[in-house]
Order: sequence, then C-alpha cells, then structure tokens
Amino acid sequence: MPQQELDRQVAERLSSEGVRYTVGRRAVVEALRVATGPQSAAELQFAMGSSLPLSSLYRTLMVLEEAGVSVAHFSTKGVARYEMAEWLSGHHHHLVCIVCGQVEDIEMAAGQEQMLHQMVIGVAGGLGFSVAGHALEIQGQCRDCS
Amino acid sequence: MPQQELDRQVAERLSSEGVRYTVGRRAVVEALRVATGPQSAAELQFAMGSSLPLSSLYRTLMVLEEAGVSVAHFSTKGVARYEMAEWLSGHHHHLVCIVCGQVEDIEMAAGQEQMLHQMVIGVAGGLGFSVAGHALEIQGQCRDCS
DNA sequence: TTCCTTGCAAACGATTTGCATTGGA
DNA sequence: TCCAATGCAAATCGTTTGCAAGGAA
Repeated sequence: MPQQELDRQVAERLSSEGVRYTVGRRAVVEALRVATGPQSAAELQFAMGSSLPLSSLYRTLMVLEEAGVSVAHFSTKGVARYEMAEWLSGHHHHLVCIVCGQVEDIEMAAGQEQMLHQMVIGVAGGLGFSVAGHALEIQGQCRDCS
Repeated sequence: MPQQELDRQVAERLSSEGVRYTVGRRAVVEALRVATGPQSAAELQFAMGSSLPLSSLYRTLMVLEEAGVSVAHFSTKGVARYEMAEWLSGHHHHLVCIVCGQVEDIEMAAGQEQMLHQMVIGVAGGLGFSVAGHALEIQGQCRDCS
C-alpha cells in the first residue's frame, strides 16, 4: 500500500480509537511500512535514528496494536517483532534465518494460499478449535548466512 | 515413542555429549514426554511437583536443547515453551489459542504434509533461502475458550 | 483548561549466571 | 579424587509502568 493511502487508513483507525496520530507515531508507522519483515523494537528505534525513547516506542506499538494497525510476533528468542497488520500489508508468511535470526516476508501464490487454508480448516475443525488465522514459518538459512 | 525407548535414545544422546542423565534431567524429559503440547518452564516445574528450582530447570532445558533432545518455541508473548525434538516426538504442528495462550500439538495426514512441504520448497527456493524446516501455527480459540 | 502524549527513571518478569556445595563415576 | 550437576541469590535483558512535564484541542 502506498504511503499516502496507508497513512490515511491509519489516521482513520486511530481517530476512531480516540487517540492522536502524532509525529512520533507517524515515524513508527513509516518505519514499519518500509520494513521487509517484522522488526524488533531495537531495530525500529535504530531505523528511526535512535531518537525515540524505547518506552515511547513500546507505547506507540501498543497503541497501534490496540487499534489493529500493527501486530507482534514472537518467533525469535526473547525479542518481540512488530509489523503492519495484514489488512494493511497483505497476507504473507515468514522466512526465519536460524543463524542470524532475521525474518523476511514472503508471499504465496493465491492458489497455494487457498490450498493451505483448506488444509488448516480441515485439520483444526474436527477438534472443536475455531480457526482465526494461520502462520507458516519457514526455517532455514538466508542468502547471507548460507 | 514409548518411555523406555525414548529414555534409551535420550541417554545415548546425552552420553555422546559427555553429560550425565541425572534424576532431575530424567524428570524433565518425562514431563516433556507426557505433555500434549509445548510447555513453559513454569508449567514444567508445576508438572514435576514444583520440586526442581527454575534455574536448574532452565539449565536442563539448555543441555537437552544442545543435545538435540528438545527444542524451544516462542510463539507466546514473553514465555518460551519447550517440547521434545521432532525425531523423538514425530513431526507435528501447533494450535495456539489466542485467548488463553495454550498450545496444542496437531498432526497432519501424510499427504497434506507432503503437499505443504512441496509448497515450502517451491516458495523459498527461488530466493536463495535453504530450507531446514517449517512450522505451521494455527491461531484461534480452543474448545475451552470458545 | 482538559486530556492525551512524552521522557525519564524505576519496576517487572522471564531467563541466565556466579559461586559455593553436593554427588556420581 | 575429580569434575559435572545443583541450589541459591544476584545479575541481565526486554518490556512495562508511575509520574511529572509538554502540547494539542
């Protein structure tokens, strides 16, 4: 999604939550937008020039998450990683490097995604488990670490 | 895998690592064996009667992981969850309850697993990413939380 | 003025580590 | 005897929170 459009959507969401879309929050949203995969708080802070204090950053991430703008992932040891919610970034999965820990977004062809979804429904349905979503994590070594 | 056989395998692995298979470590392995999904350190400690100090438990889990006997997962916010490695427990995936955080093991039919594997190889191969494994996490509400 | 937002410092909670003690081969 | 294993307490690290100051409506 282009910056302008995304910004508008986020502004609307935050407004409907009764919170402001401040300069600091815009900076975090922009950092999330340009990222090629979920980012840790430290990585986001660095990407923004280390200006925003971590406490403010975490608070912003919490506000964004409550507004449904961002989501947190915990696949990597100990550190949370944040990214735009899928209604803003599109549905995708993750390549996780087992050497350096970097996480990269990856999209699957619609047909495959469809198949995967059927699989998920089929396997969970019989267990009284109501499916809300799925996440496929592919583990291996990234180009740099091979 | 039956307890006896698993115990033998673990004993062999630890022995080849030059570490002992002590009473405390056996207790942790047994707690992991009977679990129906990855357990947090606190859950394991409770399952074992709260006798083993957390520091020892964490050290044991580290030893087991280094020996390839157990693995750690971080899908839930803040807490690590541990389970037997797949060569001991069999390949499986996880149902994660987005309400209570509980994680349950789930196995897929061989055919579906095969399909999934092909999907993974296909999607990651073109990116210079060498695949070591995959993990499908199904998010939703468990029977108790629906 | 009235809240929302921010920054700093302190608090928290899960996990790790230092160190002295215990225990198995 | 000797070194791995253990328990306790203290340290670490990512994340959260209390509180007073700053800012927009």
